[in-house]
Amino acid sequence: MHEFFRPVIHNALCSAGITTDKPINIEQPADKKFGDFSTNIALLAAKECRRNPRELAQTVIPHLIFPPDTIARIEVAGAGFINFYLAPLFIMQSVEKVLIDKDEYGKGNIGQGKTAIVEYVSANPTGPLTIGRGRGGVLGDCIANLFETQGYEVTREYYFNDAGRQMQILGESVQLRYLERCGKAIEFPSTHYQGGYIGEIAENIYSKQGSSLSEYSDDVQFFKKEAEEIIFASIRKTLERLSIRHDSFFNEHTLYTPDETSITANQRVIDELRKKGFITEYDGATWFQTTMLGQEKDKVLIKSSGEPSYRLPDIAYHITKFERGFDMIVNVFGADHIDEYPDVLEALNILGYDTQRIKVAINQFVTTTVDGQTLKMSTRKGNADLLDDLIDDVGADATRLFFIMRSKDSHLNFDVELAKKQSKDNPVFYLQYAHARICSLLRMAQQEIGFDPASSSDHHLLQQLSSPTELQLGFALLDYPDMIKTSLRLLEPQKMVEYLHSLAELFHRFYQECPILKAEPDIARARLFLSLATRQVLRNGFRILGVSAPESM
RNA sequence: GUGCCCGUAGCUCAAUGGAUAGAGCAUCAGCCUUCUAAGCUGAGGGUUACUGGUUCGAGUCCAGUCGGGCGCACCA
Repeated sequence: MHEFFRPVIHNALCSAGITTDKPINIEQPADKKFGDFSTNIALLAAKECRRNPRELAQTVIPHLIFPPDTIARIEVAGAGFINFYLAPLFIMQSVEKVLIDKDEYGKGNIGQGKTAIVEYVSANPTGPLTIGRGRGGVLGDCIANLFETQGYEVTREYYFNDAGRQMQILGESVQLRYLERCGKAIEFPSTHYQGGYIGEIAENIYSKQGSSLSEYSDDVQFFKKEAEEIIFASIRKTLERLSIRHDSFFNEHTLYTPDETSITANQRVIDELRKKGFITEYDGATWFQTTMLGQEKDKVLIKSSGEPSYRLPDIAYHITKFERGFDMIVNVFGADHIDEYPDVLEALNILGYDTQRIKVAINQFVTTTVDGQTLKMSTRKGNADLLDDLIDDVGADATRLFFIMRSKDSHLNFDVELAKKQSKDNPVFYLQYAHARICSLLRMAQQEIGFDPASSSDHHLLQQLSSPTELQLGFALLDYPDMIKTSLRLLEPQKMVEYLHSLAELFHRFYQECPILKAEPDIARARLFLSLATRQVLRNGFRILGVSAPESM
């Protein structure tokens, strides 16, 4: 709707002889009595025009030329806001658009012909997925969905490393548990992986190999490989349970592999940064001179052991995203990686890449509450924070929705009891119930009055509807495409949850206040169209969030 | 010490720099012989942690203070 208002206001300013470089903001007043939309342009422009904002607004109004039957009323209010009231007819005609566009309703084309890469999860295969990773996974998946609604061709990527030090420790951990299983006395270092799954992997190896590997060896390759396969399979299975998928798995190791000019991607980064004068060597290591950029310390790129630190392949990895030609590059990760990306961005800037294309979505941590008790997350202790356990407990829909129903910048308090509740306290049920209720209503409509709005094209009947409740519901449906755009711009699926919750609420009120099947025939049909349109928007929204839309409950 | 996030109703959380700061839960009071009551309506509940600043206007932006979280490795 912003694009509906903006040109009209722009033209009005011109023809009223008002010149301003202030942006034309279109907002939705919190209180409907201030209109469906409003603009503060008169307030912003008042100073440079040296005129009173209210008087300025009055001057503009006669020049606002809208298409017929779209705007019912325009008025100046408050300090100088111009408030717009949509015509009821226009609102209901917008609802017809939902019925025509169906699954396509709400989609846009700002990403048409463009590509985006969204990277998320990216956990190394050292253990099962934790709840914290789950939040990032769902967030990333929803963000990818949001990009797709705008026409972007999206690649969902998982970046992992099966070659580093952590994987070495994993291999050693499994080997030790295996040796223990073979009856050898071992000492298990506290630096190694404590989780019970290590023992399970060792047991699995023992059942296949017996004691044939019980001679201790420095080479843990076999154990590492076994562990990696089993763990990766389990990670993918967990993600699948949440309908989180990836198109591409990028192995960090390829960045260590020489290309046709027998040089590695990592080495190229060093060479290029050195040309720009940002590489120095001391203490036997190779450093990125971030002190030249105002940071306190330089950052190690190649350790004195000769191995790259994680920063170097990270930079090289991001270069591949540019080289692969993505127009939009989105990284989703947890707050524990907060210090990681500024260095990467600095390096990319120095190397001449357009870092404006990179967007970073950082999600804060998750705590779970059981019986009102907050549990502290710890990877080392027990498995209380395993994502699989949570899904077992509350189901995939609740897991997904709870992860994104708070702003990603907020710490998430996951109330496990609430997520299992089957009442309106539980937002999952509240939303799904609205959908199921509409499905039931439509079934009843077939039976009772023999009318199926989905197979009728008498959409114009909607124009009879004019009660405040009906108009509010209609307005919410009209607002849906803007909601998606806002949600995408902020990389914040939580906005969608809020929107859908208020949509469900408006529908429940409508259902309560307006008799549908018992109304006179044309009104009944109109209300069924409105219900069908609501169901459509709920479905479309659920699809973005990855929540199922039950036909009955 | 330092970088990032947070501090809003008893609790969990909203509020593109806008108008009287909103929902849900909990509390209290109503609504089913009638399309799913897994629902709806209403009431009470606030010095937006604190102090300054920026401006027509600040929960929002800036500075500082106080509290909480996450990082701050030649680990990823």
